[in-house]
Amino acid sequence: VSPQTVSRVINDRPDVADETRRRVKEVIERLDYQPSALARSLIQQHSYTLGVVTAGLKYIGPSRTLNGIVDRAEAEGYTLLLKELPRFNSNDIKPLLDSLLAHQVDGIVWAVPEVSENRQWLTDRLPALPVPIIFLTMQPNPAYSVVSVDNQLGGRLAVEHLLAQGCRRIGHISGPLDWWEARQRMEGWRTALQSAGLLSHSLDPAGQLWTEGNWSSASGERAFTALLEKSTHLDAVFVANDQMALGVMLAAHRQGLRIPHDLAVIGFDNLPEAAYFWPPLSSVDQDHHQLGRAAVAELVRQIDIQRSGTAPEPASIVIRPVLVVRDSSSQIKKGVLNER
Amino acid sequence: VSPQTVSRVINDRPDVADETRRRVKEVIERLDYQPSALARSLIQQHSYTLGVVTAGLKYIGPSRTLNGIVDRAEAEGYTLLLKELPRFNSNDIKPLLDSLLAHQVDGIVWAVPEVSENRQWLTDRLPALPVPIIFLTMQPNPAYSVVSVDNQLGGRLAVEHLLAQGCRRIGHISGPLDWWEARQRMEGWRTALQSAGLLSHSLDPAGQLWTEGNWSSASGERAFTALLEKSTHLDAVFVANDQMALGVMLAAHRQGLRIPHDLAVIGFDNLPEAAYFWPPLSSVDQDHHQLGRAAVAELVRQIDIQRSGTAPEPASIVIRPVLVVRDSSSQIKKGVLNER
DNA sequence: CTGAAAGCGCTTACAG
DNA sequence: CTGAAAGCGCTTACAG
Repeated sequence: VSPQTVSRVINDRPDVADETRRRVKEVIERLDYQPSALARSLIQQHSYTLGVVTAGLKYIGPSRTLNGIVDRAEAEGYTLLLKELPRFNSNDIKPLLDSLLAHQVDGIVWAVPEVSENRQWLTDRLPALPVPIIFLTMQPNPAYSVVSVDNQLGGRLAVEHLLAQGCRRIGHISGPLDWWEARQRMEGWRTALQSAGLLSHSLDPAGQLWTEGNWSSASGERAFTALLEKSTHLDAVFVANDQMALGVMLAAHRQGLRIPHDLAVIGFDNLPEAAYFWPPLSSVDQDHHQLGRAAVAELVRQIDIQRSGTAPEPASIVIRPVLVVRDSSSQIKKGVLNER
Repeated sequence: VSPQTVSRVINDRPDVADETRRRVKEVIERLDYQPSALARSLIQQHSYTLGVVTAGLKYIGPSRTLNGIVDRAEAEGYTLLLKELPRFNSNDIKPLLDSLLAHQVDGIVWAVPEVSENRQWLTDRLPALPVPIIFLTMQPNPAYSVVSVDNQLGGRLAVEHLLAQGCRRIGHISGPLDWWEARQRMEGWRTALQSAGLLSHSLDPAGQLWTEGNWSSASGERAFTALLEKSTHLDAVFVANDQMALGVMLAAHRQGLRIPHDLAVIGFDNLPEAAYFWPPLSSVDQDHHQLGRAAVAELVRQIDIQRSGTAPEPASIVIRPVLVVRDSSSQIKKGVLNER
């Protein structure tokens, strides 16, 4: 039998005699033969491969996002090429991007959060990019395809809940402000306080209700100690992630503060462990897994469109976070609070 | 200029005139040309690509291991193809393996822990595998290349520390016993107790000192409650991971038990958050990142050997865990303990 | 319904 | 030092 007949059988083409097809299939089975994906990609100019660029894989957020990307990619029949940026704010993306393109990926998922100047390369490189690319976790922009969580909404949900619980002096421990996500969560905190008439100055100018952390538990502990020094009568704190909130609670325990009676605490991310912190931590849940899945779904859609000849329109997808209330912020005795 | 001259320039061959080399380089630069990795792999029969099979990417352990794999692979100049098993105990690895081989990977890292029968395929498939493969987290075996942490040692370290603190009734909450790691940690607990003459029966036959969890915090909480019901005078518990230990501590708080005075607790994994639990949790540290790096280093070594014509010898690498002591198990008032 | 020819984008001998 | 020829393992027209 000739090679192209085998090719026809493998690709389920109709123009093969049943008998031939049967015989070829039998031999394929017996030899455990499988076609070279490489040769196939080369000739078809279609690799069924997606490039994924990630950063901070040692943290749980990026891993869960990657998990969503992998799941959806396998469901769509795509194989993943994985690359990692050495630092979140790296702008040295040329070797990475070149390597992915050399492997003829059909599309790219840029699963690196927007931090300081790490989107600068976009202006230079994006116009010449031969394949669709989706960005995760950055400011939506009509020029690109972006999938993000509404972090500002998350911050608002947290603070509005605290207000409903009777809290009035609500502090904030933010992530590093060169992170877009950190700025958005802080903005949510600010707007909620302003709407309630509890933040008269436009930006808490003395910074009395706010301190900056670096996402780690250690920084949360430090930031809370600093916050207590400059701010009195604090009755609640919205912390920009669960790890820092854990550090805050440890510091509060050591100060003899009771949570939530003396101090209500809300985190962000809703780690699986948050429900087992002491006390169980209220948190804004963001679905990293869905973020990854949505990105791949949109990317594959754009690849198909591009392959059919038309240029795909950029799309922005925003995922709404949800507040999960636990002991650290509920059943506060309001009377006690009002006395203070 | 002819294609093969360009090829020579790109591959830094000596036999090109300096002037020609300069001109070619300039054009490459100007056109931002990059050779197709696909075509190259096809002709060289060497893809500089590694297949990675992982499972449970939504958990922090597998992610950190993957992080180590990625870091080392990039340092060695290899690109990664990432696949995920749908379940830890999946034995349906044929499509996965076939896909990796179709992409002509030069080697495979099997970063899936040994769970129930998920190594059965080895006997059938391994002999015919055309590329080296390294297994992570399984029982070392002279027939394969394996990189593992010494989980049994970890269990012993934890229990010996508790004994040194004066604890005598030391319980264990294990992971699911179809996991090799769970069995090893339990075995470490048992041998340490036996050496101290504190476990007369070979296996705590009534199971009075032991309960099985499923790694989650929720299961830790349940398991501890069950353990308290059947076992009195418990003064310490060695828990097979930090998440379950968190659940144990929550249940202990709710029962009014003081940690470590009434109950000492030690976990396993040493999550970054463990130092900020309440109280800060003692834990056996296993370096997932190093596990991943070591696996890739060994794999690349074997690829080079195979390429030079000889068949590589299987190698077993064992990484020693380290106990990190924190408040949850230290400065126990021995007098108080002895009274009970 | 089946096979001979050409080509995807490279690299490896082999000539000159 | 440089180029013409052959081939990696496939698929896509084109003949028959």
